Amino acid sequence: MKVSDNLEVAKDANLQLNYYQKEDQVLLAVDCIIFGFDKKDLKILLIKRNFEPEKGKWSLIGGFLKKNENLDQAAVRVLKTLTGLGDIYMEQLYTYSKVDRDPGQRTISVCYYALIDVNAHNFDGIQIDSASWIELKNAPELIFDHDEMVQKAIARLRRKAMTNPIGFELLPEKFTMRQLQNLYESILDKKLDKRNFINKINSLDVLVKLDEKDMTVSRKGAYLYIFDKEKYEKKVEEDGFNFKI
Amino acid sequence: MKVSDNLEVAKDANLQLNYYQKEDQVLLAVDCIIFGFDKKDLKILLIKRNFEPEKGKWSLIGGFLKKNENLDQAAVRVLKTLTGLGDIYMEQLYTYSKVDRDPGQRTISVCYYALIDVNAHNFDGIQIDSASWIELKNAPELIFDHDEMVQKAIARLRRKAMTNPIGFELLPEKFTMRQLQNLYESILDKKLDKRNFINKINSLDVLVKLDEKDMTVSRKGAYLYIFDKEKYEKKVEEDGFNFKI
DNA sequence: ATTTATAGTGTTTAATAAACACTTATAAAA
DNA sequence: TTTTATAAGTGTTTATTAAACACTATAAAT
Repeated sequence: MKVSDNLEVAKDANLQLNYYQKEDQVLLAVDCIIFGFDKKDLKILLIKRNFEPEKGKWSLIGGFLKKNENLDQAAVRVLKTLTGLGDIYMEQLYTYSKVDRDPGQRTISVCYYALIDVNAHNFDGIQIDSASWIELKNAPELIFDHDEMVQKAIARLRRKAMTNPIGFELLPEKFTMRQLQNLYESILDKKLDKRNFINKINSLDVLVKLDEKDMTVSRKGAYLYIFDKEKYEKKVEEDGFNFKI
Repeated sequence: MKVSDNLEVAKDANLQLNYYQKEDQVLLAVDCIIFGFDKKDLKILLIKRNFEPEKGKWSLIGGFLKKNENLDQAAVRVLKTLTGLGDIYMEQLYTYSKVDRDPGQRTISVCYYALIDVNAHNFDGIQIDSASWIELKNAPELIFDHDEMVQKAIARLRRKAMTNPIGFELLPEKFTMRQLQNLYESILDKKLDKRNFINKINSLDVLVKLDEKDMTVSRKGAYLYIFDKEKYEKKVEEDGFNFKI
């Protein structure tokens, strides 16, 4: 069949779906990789399945796209349902479509990732009691192609971290330089030089140093900072933000 | 409904799809942005629709995912059907899902982009006579959200061009330095300094200079080069290829 | 007063990027 | 055969950015 024929039938608003097209309809799942930063460690939110198939195995959270919503909305809904939280940074990652990726039925999964500050929110709204924050380094094997999804999400997060100050989303409102550096070290999975890091961050000119100190981390205490969101967004517009760590 | 309920029903291999899930099934389209490089210009392959809706308007090529194939295969099939060509570099870009993006029916579109050397292949195999190579700069308005797709594809291509020697795919086997520079200038949409460009390319050490000259471009003629694919792939493995223009 | 733990702070060197202009080879024209 | 026209080819200097490197400061606890 020529592509044009296919399009011709399918996209004519006046035609009902014919048999072949109904045949080709599929369920679209949305799976979410939820990254959380907790003081020193980068974690992901996983659930232990209490249902078949793959009962007892670990998996990402997910749901199905509904007729009346787009994928972004579906991802937000899934996250809201699980964590009770809205207003979270989310971004579409990739769409997975191996024919037998879900042995139960043909499902295509559009994968999203989210960034969240584990400590800034309480998770009373959490709906699935089998959900846990797991350190990335110790993450168990996941069902289906979820491991592949996580790997791709980490790669994306890393790239993102090299060009955008993503700390906004993963850190509490007030944070120390050490926390910010810990975040980047977690994401990039390597040690950074403290002085070079601070010099680089300061040269960006998007942080505001407060008079306040976090006295829990050391005798001396560490100054707290906040992001200057306005400056940041202005910079993004102007020069696309060239932020290389 | 809780996410877990949804998953529980949906992913049980022993259950048929229930009514609600059948309701939520959608058609998955694949749309392709096919970039071609033709001597000096970056082009995309578009078709003029000879069917409703939006008859007479320009559009990307596309088709629908079938039950027995994955998305990569669908994209390859669509490209093959249109151009008669296989073995083309393709990459998934993004999935578009606005509820009313296609006024005819609910369709989610997974977008791919391909890179191709316009001159190295003849398009006798082309199946749609309304398909044309259009210079990116002069591209007409496209149907649905296809303009958005093209914009995203250009952004991706640009990022890719900054970190990978994509010339492999877009140039003929033998090419001149000027052609390579033209390619990068087209993609990045800016003039580059000839000497700096050549210095940078040579420092990568992935080209082989031939004894042969292309005499059609000037009185003096210009030396032809080929990519050293082995060296290139070794470099990719070793240091991830840090190629910044 | 001493100890202790982490915060805070600059400079030097190396690497990379950017700016910059003249000569050369050849075919075509005179 | 000489001249002319055209794009190819070729290095150096300067500016910017990245990387390497070690000591002092502060405040709480003892």
